[in-house]
Amino acid sequence: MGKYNAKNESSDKFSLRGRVFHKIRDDILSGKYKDNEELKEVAIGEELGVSRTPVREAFRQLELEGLIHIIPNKGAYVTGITVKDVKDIYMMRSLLEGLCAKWATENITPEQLEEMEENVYLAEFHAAKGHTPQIAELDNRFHEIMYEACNSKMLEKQLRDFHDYVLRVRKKTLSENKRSTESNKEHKFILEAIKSGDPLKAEAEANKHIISAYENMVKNGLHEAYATDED
Amino acid sequence: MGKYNAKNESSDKFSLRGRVFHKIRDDILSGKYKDNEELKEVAIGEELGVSRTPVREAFRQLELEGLIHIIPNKGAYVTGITVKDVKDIYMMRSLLEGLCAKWATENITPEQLEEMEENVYLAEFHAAKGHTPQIAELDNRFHEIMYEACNSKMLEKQLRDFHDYVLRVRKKTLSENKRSTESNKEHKFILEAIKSGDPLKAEAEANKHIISAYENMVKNGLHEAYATDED
DNA sequence: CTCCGCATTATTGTATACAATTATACGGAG
DNA sequence: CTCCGTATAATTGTATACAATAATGCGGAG
Repeated sequence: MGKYNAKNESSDKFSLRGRVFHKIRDDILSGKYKDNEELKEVAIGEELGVSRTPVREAFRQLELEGLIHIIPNKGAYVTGITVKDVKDIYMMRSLLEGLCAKWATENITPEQLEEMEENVYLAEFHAAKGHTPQIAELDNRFHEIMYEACNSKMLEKQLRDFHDYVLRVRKKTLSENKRSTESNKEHKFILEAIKSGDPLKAEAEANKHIISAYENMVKNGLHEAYATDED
Repeated sequence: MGKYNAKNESSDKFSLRGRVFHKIRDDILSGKYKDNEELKEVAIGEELGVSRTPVREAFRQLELEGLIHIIPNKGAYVTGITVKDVKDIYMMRSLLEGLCAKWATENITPEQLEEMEENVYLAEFHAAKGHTPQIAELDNRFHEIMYEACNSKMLEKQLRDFHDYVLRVRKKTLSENKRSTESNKEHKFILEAIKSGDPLKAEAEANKHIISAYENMVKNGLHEAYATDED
């Protein structure tokens, strides 16, 4: 369904480089590495049982993702991620998901529309039954469909990046409370707007959806997960 | 003035890896490498007189930037950039520059505000005299100031990425016609809104500014520079 | 002639070796 | 005791060597 192979690029969880990349990334996002801590190639290589080569390649990617910054001939230092960073990403994402919904309204295919309807319908069912993992999966998939439907490679990539970025935070919060039913109701609003061919309505609904997802998250203890705040 | 060293990360134009990275990137954006063309590590290494190591590291970064995609154990293939991609980026950037202007209104320091006023004033002077390079530099700087003033590391990074991405396109179009005076007028509008503490006005003006920059660009022959379009 | 299978080649993935740069420690001058 | 310079060590940058995987081509069976 997606234009190229699968999900995000560099999702190569099986190559050494991919494993190193994801490992360090998780360790930064989970707070194992503190802000401004220096990452040494050999140390991490030994810890994971690999040589410096894959570690270095992973470093280069992490730098581009903004999670570390590299000073040439000197070292790699973690940039970390604060509570404010997460908030800012949600605000940026809100705008772009709105744009995505707008474009999706104008470009969605019948097949995508059908999958979206099915998605919302199924989510309603699982929400009633309290099937947490299915709900999370459907929630992800709803947004994926929109990303594909907007017909913009650039926007799709950007939103996937954001989505990946906040995924681990969201995973903890969505579920286990009744946010899931609310969330799905908002999905339904977006879907209705798309179906009725109202791009501006779709945009506004998608905007609201992300904002309320964020607000729900802060209510449910974002601060505990990310204690490295600074403001 | 920026929080960390200088401009964008990986701007290490002098290391081998940095040179390879920028070279390939330019070659893709300038159209030297066609869509879906395979990039071979040894070939590029030999062309630039370096070994495979820096080439591979550059590849990993280019993949994350979305300019190539790597199939494990197979090869690296250029993704290219179409006219539609450029348009989409401008639309995304329009929204985020708006957000940036909004936040800048609420967070700008007196020093930044002063530099902004000076910038607009100077640009007016150079525009009248037709000093093209100074105008381009001031235009860049105006946006840089806003990025710094919005007080969001994440948004700043994102906008810098976008800005870098479209820079070579913009460089050709801005200048040489009277867009520069128009552009500076729009900068002035944004500045006025920020000064008067009206975030929504600033947002709207910044939105319009990017859109009109884009519209000007298409009028002045974007299509010739990017003949690899597909729609 | 076509298609399958195996050997060969090419290409990427990883590890290691060497070079260049930067940090550290030690010793002497003042 | 402090400061400076130099020698040493630690760390990153690059090149090369080796391993694993995928593409290519050839030859024979049918």
